[in-house]
Amino acid sequence: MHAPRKQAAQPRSRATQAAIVEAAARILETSGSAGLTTNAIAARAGVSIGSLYQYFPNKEAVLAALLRTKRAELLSWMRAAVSANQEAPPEKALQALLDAGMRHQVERPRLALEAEYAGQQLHLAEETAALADEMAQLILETVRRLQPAAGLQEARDVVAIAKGIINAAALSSEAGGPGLAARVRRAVRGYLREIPSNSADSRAASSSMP
Amino acid sequence: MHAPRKQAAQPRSRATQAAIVEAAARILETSGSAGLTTNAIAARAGVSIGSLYQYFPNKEAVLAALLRTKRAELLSWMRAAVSANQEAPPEKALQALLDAGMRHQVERPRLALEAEYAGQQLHLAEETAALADEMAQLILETVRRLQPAAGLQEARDVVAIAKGIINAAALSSEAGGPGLAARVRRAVRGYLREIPSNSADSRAASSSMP
DNA sequence: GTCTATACCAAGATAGAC
DNA sequence: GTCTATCTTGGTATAGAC
Repeated sequence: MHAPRKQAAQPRSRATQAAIVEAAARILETSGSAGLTTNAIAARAGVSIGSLYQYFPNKEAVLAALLRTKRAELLSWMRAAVSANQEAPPEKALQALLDAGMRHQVERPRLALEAEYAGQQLHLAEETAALADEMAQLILETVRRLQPAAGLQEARDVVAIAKGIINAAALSSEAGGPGLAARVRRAVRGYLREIPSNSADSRAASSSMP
Repeated sequence: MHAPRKQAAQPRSRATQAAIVEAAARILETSGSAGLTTNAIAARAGVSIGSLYQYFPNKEAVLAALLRTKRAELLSWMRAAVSANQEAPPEKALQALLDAGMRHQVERPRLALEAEYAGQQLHLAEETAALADEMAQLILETVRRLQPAAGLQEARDVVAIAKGIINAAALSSEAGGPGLAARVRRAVRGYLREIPSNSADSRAASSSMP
């Protein structure tokens, strides 16, 4: 389910598929999920409705493909940030991670918002949970260098805090400049500093492999 | 636009209207905005589709009424929290405010999420901005007692941080127990502590009436 | 493999009986 | 004032021509 109809070995098919997915993204940005109709997607992509259904079995599959693309992109940015800062001071490593997240939300803020919501109606719960876990693990690595008492829950909270501030900015159509970045950094730093050394979630983290 | 068709002076009309709005809320909770159809609302409310249109000019009006109800509720809780803690120590006052917000999101987490999103498609930008402002002002009063350097932007960030953590909890269907409350408190405290005394947003706050 | 035309259906909204 | 029946629209998906 939610899988492309065929795996597009040919470069031309691949391009058409990508055009359809990108068209869906553009529509989400301009009209929200209400405007995301198969007709609109096909029109924006410059193909006919029939062609769309040659590549995707239904509307949900297009949306799922879009989500997977964006998520893979974010994850790869975050991984790059971590491995580029293995030797760097932890403050710099954390900053790089936050920058990756900001970049994701700030480049296309409306899309990030709409895609996240639209994804809820899709039955992608497992994938979503897996992504959240992977992100949390990635962040935990870095965060522990700053605050050894941090656990998985704290890592997830760091994501939630950053998302909260960035989403609020997007909703009030505030630009994502250095001011926003500074506030996110302050929020995360402050939170990490408040973690008690006997955090309940350090236990949760170490018991994650029973 | 988005106004009820008549103002229901009669108590029976008032009750019917409320039933329709509550039905919409229940549908949002169980099926999300995709399931929010006029037919479904009428059926849940135990009235016919014709009756629904007697009270509301269209679907959006029902949703708008729901949003206004929930927002008014939250705002009144927050106001109560502030005035009940005028004399209390600032830590307690802040806690009461956070509790009000938590109560709003935790009692009906899915509803809070769905309503917030669905409201975006409604042309209620002015009301939404006004609400955000009022909430920020309310919080600023209390926050300034803890951190005099705080400005409007910081007050808004406090809301965003709390929302971020609570929403993430709701999305992973985590219960809203004391653990969650503690994490929100830590995040907010930590953020407030990080505010530099020459914050750019203290300026923004004082220049809000030019 | 891509198009046009269309079948089918669900949802919003209204008309008119009672 | 509330109901049932219905009109209308627009969106998903398919069939069949080229």
